[in-house]
Amino acid sequence: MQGASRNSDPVLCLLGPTAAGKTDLAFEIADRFDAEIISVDSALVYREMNIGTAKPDKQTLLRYPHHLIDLINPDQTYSVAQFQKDAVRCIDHCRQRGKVPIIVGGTMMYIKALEEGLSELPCSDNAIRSALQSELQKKGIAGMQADLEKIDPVSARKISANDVQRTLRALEVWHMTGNTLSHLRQRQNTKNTLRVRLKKLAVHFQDRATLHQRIEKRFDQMLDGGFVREVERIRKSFPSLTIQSASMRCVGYRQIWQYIENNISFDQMRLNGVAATRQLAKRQLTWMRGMDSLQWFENNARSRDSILEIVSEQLKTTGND
RNA sequence: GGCCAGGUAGCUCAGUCGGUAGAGCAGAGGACUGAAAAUCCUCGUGUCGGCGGUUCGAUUCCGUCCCUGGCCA
Repeated sequence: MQGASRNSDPVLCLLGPTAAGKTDLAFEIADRFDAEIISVDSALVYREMNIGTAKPDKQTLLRYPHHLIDLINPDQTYSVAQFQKDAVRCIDHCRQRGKVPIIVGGTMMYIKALEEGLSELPCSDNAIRSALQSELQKKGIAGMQADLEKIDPVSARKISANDVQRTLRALEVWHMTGNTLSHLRQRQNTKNTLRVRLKKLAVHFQDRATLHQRIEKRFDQMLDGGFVREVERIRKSFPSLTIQSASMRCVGYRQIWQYIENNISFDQMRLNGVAATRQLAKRQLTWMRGMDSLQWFENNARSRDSILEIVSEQLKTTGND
C-alpha cells in the first residue's frame, strides 16, 4: 500500500491551468512510453459529467487508460484524502504492472496533498455538517466565528470572517474529535506517510489572452456538444442534487443549472461560464507559481519535444521499476 | 422632421441641491489540509458625449451640436 512512498523514483506529473493542453501532451507521452494516466481532477471523478469536464471520450479512454475518473455519482462526494489514497494505490499498481504512471491534472490541492501528505483529521460528517448549517442559518457567520473564537482562537484568527466553508470545517473537526483543528494540524508527526516525490512539468501560455481565447472557444464547443442536455439529464437521474451539491458547483454546471431554472438568460449563462473558467485558470496558476521545482513550458511544438526528452531521460535514469 | 428619455470605469448603472465621482460584474494579484472546478482576501483617474456660455470653480446649471433608444409625423 505504501509502495509509492517508499519508492524514491519521482513520478512524472503534468500540470497546467484548464484548457492549456495537458491532455494532448499526456497522450503524446503515452504513445512514446508504456504509460498510463492518473488523473488529478476533482471534476473528472464524477460519472455522467463528461462534456462540461472535457473528459476524453470512450474511444480515447480505451486507447489511453485513465485512472481516477468516473469514480462516483454526481450526488456523492469525493475528497483530497480519498484522492491521496487512491493515487498512491494507483501509482503502485501501475508500477507493479511495469507501466509508467503519469499524473495529469489541474486540481492543485490534490497535488500538494500527494507531495506533502495530510494531517490526521477526520473526514467530513454529513450529520454534523447539516447541524452546523442550520446553526449558521440562525446565528449567521459572525455567530459561528464567535463560537470558533472560543473553541479554537488560532484557527478563528486564520480564517477570514466571511469564509463559511472553513469556519464550519474547523467547528466540525472540534465536534468530531474534541480537538481543535489548529492543534491537530500543529502536532508533530501527524502527517501521514503517503507522500510521493513528483517530477513536475507545467504547460501554459505566457500570454493570458491566448488562454482566455482557448477557454472561450472550448466553452462554446461544449455548449454545441450538448452541455445543457447533459446537465438536464443529470438533474433527472439524480433528483436529490441541488445547486449546492459539490458536483453542481463545478465550473459550467452551476451556470447551466441557473439557466435551466430560468434565473439567467442563455447569453448570460455563456458569459458567466466562460468567466468562471477563466477564474479557475487564474487560481490554478496561483497555486503553480508557489510550487517548488516546477518546470514551465510554453505550449508549443518545440517545448513538446523538450518535454518528451525530459521524460525519456527521467525513465532511463530511474529505470522505471 | 417634432417630442420624450438617455449618453459617467471594459460592461450594467448609481451619484454629485455647482467644489473634478462609486457600486455590482468583468479583469489582475494573493490565500488555501477530507466540498478545492470549492471557499475567501486585496486592488477603482475615468477628456462624467463634443464645443461654447454663466461662475472664483461645471461632470452637475444654460445654449448648441453629435450619438443611441422610444413615441409621433
